[in-house]
Amino acid sequence: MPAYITTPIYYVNDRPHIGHAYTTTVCDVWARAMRLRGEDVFFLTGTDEHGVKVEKSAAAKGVTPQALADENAAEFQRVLKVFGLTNDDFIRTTEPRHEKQVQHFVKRLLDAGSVYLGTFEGWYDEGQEEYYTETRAKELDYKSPISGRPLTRATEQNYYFKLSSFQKQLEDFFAANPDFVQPAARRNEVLGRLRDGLQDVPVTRTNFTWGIPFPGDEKHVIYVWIDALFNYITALGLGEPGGALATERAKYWPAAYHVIGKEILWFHAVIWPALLMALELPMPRRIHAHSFWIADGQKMSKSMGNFVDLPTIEGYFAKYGLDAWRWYMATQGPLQASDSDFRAQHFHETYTSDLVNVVGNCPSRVTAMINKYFEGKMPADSQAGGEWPAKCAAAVAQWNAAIDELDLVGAAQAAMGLLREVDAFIHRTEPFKLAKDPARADELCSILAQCAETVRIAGVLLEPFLPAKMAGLRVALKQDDGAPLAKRVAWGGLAAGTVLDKCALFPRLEA
RNA sequence: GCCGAUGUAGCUCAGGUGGUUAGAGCGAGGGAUUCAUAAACCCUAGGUCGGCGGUUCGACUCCGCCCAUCGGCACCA
Repeated sequence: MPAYITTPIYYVNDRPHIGHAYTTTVCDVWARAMRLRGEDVFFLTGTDEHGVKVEKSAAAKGVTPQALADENAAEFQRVLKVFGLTNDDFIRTTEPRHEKQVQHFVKRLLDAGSVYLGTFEGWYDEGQEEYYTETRAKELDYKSPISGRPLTRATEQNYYFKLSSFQKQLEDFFAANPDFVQPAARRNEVLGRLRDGLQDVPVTRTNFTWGIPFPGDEKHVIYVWIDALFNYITALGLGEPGGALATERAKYWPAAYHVIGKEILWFHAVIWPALLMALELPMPRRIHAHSFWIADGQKMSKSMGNFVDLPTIEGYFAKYGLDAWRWYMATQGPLQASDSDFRAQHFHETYTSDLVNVVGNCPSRVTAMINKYFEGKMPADSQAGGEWPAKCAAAVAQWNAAIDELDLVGAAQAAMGLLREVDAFIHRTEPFKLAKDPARADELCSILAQCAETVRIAGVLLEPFLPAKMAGLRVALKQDDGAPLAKRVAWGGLAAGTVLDKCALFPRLEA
């Protein structure tokens, strides 16, 4: 079954930071988990490269907007590699394939009567060349915050999208699909605002030129937001039915899971579905809006200078490794409705209590005993697993249910639970004491075989989170990673006699 | 300003259609043990459940007001 996972496309005017890293890492864990189940996953990320900010930044640097976009997009792509992310494509909104299709879609909206030419009137700052909302203008006492000169009343012709005409259709859609927006708190925000009523939204601008020209009226540029949203379907070639891209990728729509930050919820939960309705395209499956990282209890901001930026993140890679970073992002991050605090000490404690003490130590003690008592050879289990096959099957079921819901914490806990049970089992049965009593050798064999096999299965479930370290575990257990999940988590994958290497996956580190 | 959410142990959070001793994980302290990365295991949390007022025999759980934090308020990418 196809599945399509997307991040927002990142604005090239920014430098990569924890926000980008987080969303993309969450998507990567999810994509790897689905692939592990044998699903046909397409994972997309990319960059949003148009707009007045890019135009201005480029002018300030004395380069063309395209040159600036090229440079920053290359940086984002480089970073994806450093993070080991497994996106299947990287879309840029300045690529011809995207621009052409956006024009096609906008033309269709125009032909369908969903886009019309209208007049916008508002408070205009001549120095800044921008409009302010009534509320904002009032706050500013109708004066420019930069020059102090009075704002003027100005009008502008723009093309508008008839968002208002989709009110009923959207309400019906939300009623019929209560899980469309996740988490529930975010859905309620959307519903609340929907109740206030919808106004039409402009989809073009005329005060800058760095954008996709509006088809048939080229002094208008397609507004960046509209341009950006379409990336989700231009990457699949839906704007060129029958084209090469569509032939290969059209199957991924509408199996779309859009993972976004909460600041862009409105565009994804309301405007985007309405655009799709206007184009008579099916709705994506889900919008998941996560919250933000804060730093040491403080909101991250440029003025505070407390952004967890790329050099900081690379410092964590150097000390703890890439997998530890993924683990912290996936299990401690703000995937639900509230923000998460990023603290160095918390990172360290999570590393030690989860990865060193459990994921590292449990396989270590099991493989060490098998090496000590059986020269590393996987013992035969005369009990055929005892209670363990059922325990593992239950954990796999729990893991699958969690992955379905993008509940990364739940999926991680399902796997960790098995390892904690193995630890408890060793404590209870004391194989290290049985090893001293030759009369109980058969019992000892069963216990250690059951532990090793459960460790192997837990390791499979942890692969999406800890791909490099779990590859290391596979090597120690003489496993390969080819088979589909159902086969790999079936009891009995470790044949008796297989030589298991002692392994120590996560070194203990000083804080 | 308007709309909405949240505020429970040092930290992160569960929970209860109102009723004897308010829960988990992490951290901290102690114990026991040794297969293991001084790890796993056991015990220990005396928290005005944000504040004030109200309803009630009784509220942390209901109501009102207030305070704090967060999100949204449409062209912001």
